[in-house]
Amino acid sequence: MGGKLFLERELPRAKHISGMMKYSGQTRVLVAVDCIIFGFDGENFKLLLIQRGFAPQKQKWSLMGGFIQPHESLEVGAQRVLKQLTGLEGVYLEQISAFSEPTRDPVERTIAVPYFALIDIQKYQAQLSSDYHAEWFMLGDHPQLIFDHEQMVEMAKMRLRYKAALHPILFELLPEKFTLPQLQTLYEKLYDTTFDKRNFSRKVLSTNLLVRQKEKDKENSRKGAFYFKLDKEKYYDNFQAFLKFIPNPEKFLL
Amino acid sequence: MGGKLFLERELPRAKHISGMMKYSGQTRVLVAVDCIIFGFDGENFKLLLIQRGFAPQKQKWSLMGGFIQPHESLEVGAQRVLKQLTGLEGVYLEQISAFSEPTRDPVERTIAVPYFALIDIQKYQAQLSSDYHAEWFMLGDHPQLIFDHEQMVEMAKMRLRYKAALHPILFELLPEKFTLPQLQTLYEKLYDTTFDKRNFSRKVLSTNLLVRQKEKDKENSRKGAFYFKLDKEKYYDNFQAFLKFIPNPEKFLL
DNA sequence: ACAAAAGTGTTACACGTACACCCATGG
DNA sequence: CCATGGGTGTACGTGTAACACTTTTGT
Repeated sequence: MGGKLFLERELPRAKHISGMMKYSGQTRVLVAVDCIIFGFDGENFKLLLIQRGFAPQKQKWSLMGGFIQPHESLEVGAQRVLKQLTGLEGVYLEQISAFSEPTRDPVERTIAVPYFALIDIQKYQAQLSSDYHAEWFMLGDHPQLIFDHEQMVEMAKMRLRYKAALHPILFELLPEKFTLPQLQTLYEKLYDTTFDKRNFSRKVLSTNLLVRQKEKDKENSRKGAFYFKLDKEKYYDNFQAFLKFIPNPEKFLL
Repeated sequence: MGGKLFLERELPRAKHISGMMKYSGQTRVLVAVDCIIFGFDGENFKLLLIQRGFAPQKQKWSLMGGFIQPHESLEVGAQRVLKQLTGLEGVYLEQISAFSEPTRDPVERTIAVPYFALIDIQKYQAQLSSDYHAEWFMLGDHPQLIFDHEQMVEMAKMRLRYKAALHPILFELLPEKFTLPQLQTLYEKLYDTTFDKRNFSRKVLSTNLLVRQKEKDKENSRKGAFYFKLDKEKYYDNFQAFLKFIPNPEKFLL
């Protein structure tokens, strides 16, 4: 907000109204945060949905969301909503473009600010389906959603593809220790393709973000696959990227 | 909006209130769009600012903005605001992350959704400084701005750098006909560096987005520099990008 | 003829990609 | 001992970056 521009009759003023300063003559609207919660079960991308608890569309499947409260920012609101459903804090969250069609909520005008969240599905398992009728669905094979939530999911998926091609964020979906084959499967599912494992491991390891552990995961093979952990230091420092149009883009971005 | 989650006492319901359906018990807030308007004068990046016409902070410099109106989306609101100030329509606009600190506007809670705009500074010259006390300032050498507008400018600049490294959007800042040296200066200013002109021209021309004209620009040299125009067809088709983490990223993004 | 900017080509290196075989283990 | 998935190395081609000289023309 700021130096607003209006038709004459709309020129706002800061006025005292019942003791508080307000801008006059303007319409106030509800603002909601909706969370597109992604998980990965080792096999497929998952989406956490809930059954809406109030009218309209009660019982229909929907994204987890909430109206923004008087003393919280959108970011805080999204974290609150996410904690209420999953019990998790400090989750990776990224805001995507607001949805603001005037009639998108039939009850009352509501502007939605969606966030996509990447969570380690294992950390969640515990309180699944307790209070909020929440369920994981396969991404792309989930029930119909209310309002424009389907578009939000689609937009979130595109943004995730985009972002993950440039930044190492998919680790947020994996447990602390993971194997290279797991990581590769994750990338392959997101981009719906397959990669050469030799090239994949070379490229991933060349980032120096991964530290090999002594133990192996023997769940999926006789030989066992080495576990890796993220080097947190480097991870937080190296959120920059790899580009093309600019000679050495890493130098410039973020 | 959507499947919201609330404390018991906050559980919303859709109710009839003076004949209209409303969600009960929720707080409504003002929503503003603010435009970070970028231009390029051939030499430097410019920022279009106005002097705020109403209290508080009347007369202080600020971004052009406006409150969202009942029947318009954010996108439409941003285009409206932009047209009011510049007279331009169909401008390149991109939403950036919302600003929602509860106290960011001292008068009343307002959530701001900023858009950055790229305009051809020449198309604008005409109605400059008429109604709205607007002025172009050098980016990075402009007066102090109200509220959190400075942060918005900073964020917009970062996003522009990011986006322009991947997508050919800087053409939006140039007139219909422009020369390669002009284009190169544009990139050099944005990234605050210099590029090798041979490599730059090869890379730019290899996109096949530019069509060389017969005429030359003789303003800046004896020899003259060929004008180029954008191939609009290809431009609209080729908004995709160039990446690194994924083998052939262009295939996957957007 | 000279100054000032535009235009152009080649080479070296790094990176990305394709590709095939051996290893370790549990049953 | 064999089936299964894990792990590794090389050769080739493409693309990127570094680099210097010639062209044009107004004064």
